[in-house]
This record gives sequence, structure tokens and C-alpha cells, in this order.
Amino acid sequence: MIETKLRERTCEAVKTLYGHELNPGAVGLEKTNREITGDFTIVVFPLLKLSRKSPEATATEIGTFLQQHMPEIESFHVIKGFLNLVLSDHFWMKFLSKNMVNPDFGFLKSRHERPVVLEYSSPNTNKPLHLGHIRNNLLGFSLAEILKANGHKVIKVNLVNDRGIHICKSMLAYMKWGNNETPGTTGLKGDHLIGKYYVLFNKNYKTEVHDLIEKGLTEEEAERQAPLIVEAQEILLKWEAKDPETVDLWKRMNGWAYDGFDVTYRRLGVDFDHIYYESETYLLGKYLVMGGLEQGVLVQKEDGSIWADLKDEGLDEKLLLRADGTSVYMTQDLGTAQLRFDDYHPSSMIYVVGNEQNYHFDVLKKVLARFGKEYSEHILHLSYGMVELPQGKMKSREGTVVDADDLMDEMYQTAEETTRELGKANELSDDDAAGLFKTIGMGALKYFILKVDPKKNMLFDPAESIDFNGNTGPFMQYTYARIQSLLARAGSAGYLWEDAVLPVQTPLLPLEKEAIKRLYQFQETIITAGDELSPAIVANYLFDLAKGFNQFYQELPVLKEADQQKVLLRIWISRFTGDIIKKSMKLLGIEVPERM
RNA sequence: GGCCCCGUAGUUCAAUGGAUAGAACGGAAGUUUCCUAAACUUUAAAUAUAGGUUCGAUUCCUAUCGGGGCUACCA
Repeated sequence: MIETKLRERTCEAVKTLYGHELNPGAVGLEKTNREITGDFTIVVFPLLKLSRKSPEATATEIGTFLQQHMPEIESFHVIKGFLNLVLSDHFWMKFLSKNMVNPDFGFLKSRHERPVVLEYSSPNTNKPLHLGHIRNNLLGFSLAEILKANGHKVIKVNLVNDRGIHICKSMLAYMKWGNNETPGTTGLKGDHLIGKYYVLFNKNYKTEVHDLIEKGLTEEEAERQAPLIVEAQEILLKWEAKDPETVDLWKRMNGWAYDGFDVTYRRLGVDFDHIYYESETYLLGKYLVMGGLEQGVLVQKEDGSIWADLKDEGLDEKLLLRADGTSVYMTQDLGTAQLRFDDYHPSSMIYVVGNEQNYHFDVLKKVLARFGKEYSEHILHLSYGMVELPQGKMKSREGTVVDADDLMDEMYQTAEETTRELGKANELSDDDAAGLFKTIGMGALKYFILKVDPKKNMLFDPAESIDFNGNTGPFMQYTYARIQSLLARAGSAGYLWEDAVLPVQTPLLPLEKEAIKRLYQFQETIITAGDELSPAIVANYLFDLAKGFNQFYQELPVLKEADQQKVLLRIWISRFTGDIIKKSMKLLGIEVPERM
């Protein structure tokens, strides 16, 4: 890439002119601001210590050196300490003709032997997926695509939290009030049926706690002594003891949940290479904990419970095994990490998990380190922000969530209404129309979620439906569809643009050059997004690309241009742009329609 | 109480320590005998407060104020 060359030559300039060694990474190279002439800018302020000259003089000297040693540089000018470099049209034309037919443009060659294991989704089988899970799933899937584009081998794994006290709560409520109803008898999606009982448990539990407090118990006592929670704990004990009846019900109810999840996953367009079940890893976790106790890195209290004491590392004591011998979340996560490492020997293990679990992952890494597991250093928690509603946080227990299936239904409906209003579905068959509504609706939803920096909390207001205009998924899709329509017209007008050869000497108009520059930036976008683990970087790039193209398309005629070379050039730019929009959208897991 | 994260236009989001803080939606005003107006153009509007470090701070540090999370023998 030209950036590398610019950095290296700048170092040479500093060496030749001022006699100092400079690390290429230390060169302040950036894209030139929009209002200023130039393609790349070198900030020379940090170099003044070496040059011992004024900013202007330093920039001018380096600029002169670069121009002499790099044919790609056509001219330069200096504003204060900013050295603005203008690359030649020839450079941009060469880039365009070399890469526009390269299907792998922007993607890095595989360069890693060991894979990356990427965990995302991680549902609990006691309730259906909600908007928070949607963010998780979309982030996970998109990150996998981005890492692959960076040349990594990615194993997508899902860890199903299929056991634990929370599952027992749903089971207990079902046993008490379920009347043997099933997804079949109720017509409810399996995960929704189970969610109903989870909410029911919590409602009744709350009442019990309330009553006990009335009778004079403290809140803590009431929460621990309420009959429902005591019963749920008994069920967990029975389950860990493999009581046949308990295990049967557990299997039946989890089966319903899986059926429901499958439908949601398929609709979201996400998938996994390997599914781990907590019920299959918690025993390994227990084993590790017992081993840690023998090693002397854990402590056992009088009641038999086992803890990690992390106080000397700035954390607290953490329970790893309950007094009754049953395991907790951390227990199974220790086992899962070990199993995953044994299965794949990955170079890193990335966990896409919400930032409310930052502490959990701190502890996980530290405990594994105490066990002497070197892979603990390669555990990476991609801690994404919560999706908040105007009223605050979503709570499954209280049923105040934006349900994933409902939201997707709404997106489909809105897409259908809008498309019909615009009269764009008129010429489509029912099947094609339905496909288009799905593409647009899901595109709007996915882009809305992914354009936000993963680390930040984001707000979703259900009252204001997700937009289809402006910086949105449908905006990109529209730009793509319009380009396809243009290319079809070019074909029927007889332009053989696919085999055409364009003279590299063609001079470029500013809008043409800007359009090519944006295409060039696809490469660094992929790298940055991969380094930062951020689909938002791809989304921001996409908007810039599409917005800029629409401007180009508005201002300059393509097929109606008189100069035949210009027609070919602009078809090339259009076709390359369409290509990159599609690729970028794929990195986000979003489809593009050929027409809309 | 302790620990962590976040405060940018009316709203939702941008900005590797760099030039005049960008967009979108919403507001105001325009562009269709012209390659798809889900588009394009113009316009008003913001860095919570006070210090500090720096040639330069939305970005780093400290304090204050405001919001969120964690601090469970829940996951």
C-alpha cells in the first residue's frame, strides 16, 4: 500500500536531511481533510525536535524530498505544520484498473496457522432472545466475517447455558402451573412458552418474598427462604444427581427452546461451527476447581464451599463451588475455556459478551492463570454495551424486553409498507416481493445496530421505528440497486466495459478521483475493523462510500456523457463501488437486493 | 460504601492528541420533461463544569456534577 511507502520514504527523508533514525510507525500520516487539496497529509510538528527548524521549513524540505523520490507524488503544499501530498491521477487510474476485477480486493491472505475461537450468542434456555441478544448475535457474526477477511481462520462457537438455577425456575413453574401444555397445544414458539413460565416464576416468587417480609423477615432472609426458591434449588440438586424425572423434563423443555432458537437464528442469518452446552462442561469445571484446591490456589470454607481469593490482585473472593456441591456460572466457564482450548488450540479465544460481565471475565482470566493455564492470556472479552430502552434496562425476569422475533416481524412489516407506498413492489412476484421486504427490513435492523461502536451503550426507542432514510441499511441497498440498474443499462447499450482497457493517462475530475480514493480505503477499513474488532468501522466506511457515490452519480452523467472514455471510466467506478458495497455489507451480514 | 464505564446539535450516532468538531433524523428552503427522489443541494443548531499536561485536548490527568453497570451460594 502507498501508505507504507510514504512512511518509509519519510523516514529516509528525516535520516538524509536531519541525520535521525525514525520508526515508520511514528510518522504522523493521515488522510487529508476534505476541504483541503491533497490525498495524504504528514503532520510534521513531532519532527521539529529532529529538524530544529520551523514547521513550514521542515514540511517543505520533507515534501521536496518525497516528491523527488516518489513518482506517485505529483505535488505538495504546506499549511503550518501540515504537509499535504497530492498523488497523481496516474496512480489512482492504475489502482482502479488493477483492482476492479479482483474478487479478493481488500481481503488479506491467510497468514495464521492456529484459528481464532469466537464465542457469541450464548443464550439461556429459560427465555427467548431479545434485542440485547440481537446485538450480540449480529456483532459476533459480523466479527467472524471481518476476521476472516483479515486472513484468520475463525471457529464460531455458541455456548448454550442450558443448566443452572434459572432453568430450574422455569421448570418448577411449568410443573406447578403448566397443565402439560406444549408448543403444539398452545401454538407458541417453544422458547416463548418457556419464557412465559420464567416470568410466572418470578412473579410468584416476588409475592412470596413480599409476604415473608411482611411477617418480619429481612429482605435477604425472605429471598433465601421463599418456598419457590427452595424448591428450585432442590430441583437443581436432583438434576445434578441425574434424577430421571427431572432430567426428562429438562430435556423436553430445552428441546422446545432449541427449536425456537433455531428459527430465530435462521431469520437473523447467523450460524455456528460448534455448539457447546454448559451441561457438558460444568463437570470439567468442577474437576478443574478440585484440582485447584489440591494445588493450593483455592480455599475451602467451613461449609464446604470453594472460593478463589483474589484480594491481593485487587478483586474480591469469588465462589467457584457451592456448599451443596453444585456448580455456578464461573465453574462451567472454567471448564468451557479448557475444553475449547483442547479442541482447537486457538491463537486466541474471543468472547462476545455484554459489559455487565466485565468483572466475571477479569476473574475468569485470573483464576485460569492461577491454575497455570497459559491460554488465559489469550482470552479476549469483547465487551459490548447494553441496548437501553427509554425507560432503562431490559429485564427478562419482568418481561420488559423488546422480543427478537417481534422486532423482526415489525421490521418486515415496515419494509413492506414503505416499499408498497413507493410503488416499488408493483412489478414483483409475491415471492420476490417477500424476499425484498425481508432483505430491506433486516438490512435496516442490522445496520442500525452495527453502526454504533460496539463498546458503547446504545439507545433503542421502540416508539420511533427504525429509519429507512439517511444513514441506514436501505440507503446502502438503494445505492447498490441503482448501480446494478445502471450496469444493466450499460450492457444493453452495448458498452463492453468488462473487457475494456482504459488509458492510464486519463485525467480525473475531482469527483472521479474522490470516488476512486474511497474505494482504495476499503483495504485499510478491513484492517482497522479487524484490529479494533469493530463492525462500526465498516458501517461508517460504507456510509461514506455510498454517500459519496450518490453525489458523484447526481453530478456527473455516466451513460449520457459524450466522451466515450469518460463513460467507460464512470462505469468502472460505478461497478467497483457496487462491488465494494456488496462486500462491505456482507462483512456486516447484510444482503443487498439487485433492484429495489 | 468500593470498583468499572459513559456525558458531543432537539434526538440518535461520528471524530489513531492535529487544521474551521462531521453525519443522519427532526426543523427551514430548494432540485424530477435528465442513468431509480429510499436520492441530491442549501441552511440554523453541540464538546456537562473547573483546573492541569501539550506547539496543539472532544480525546490524556485531577476534581465536581449527572447517567449506567458490577459488587449474588443468578446466569
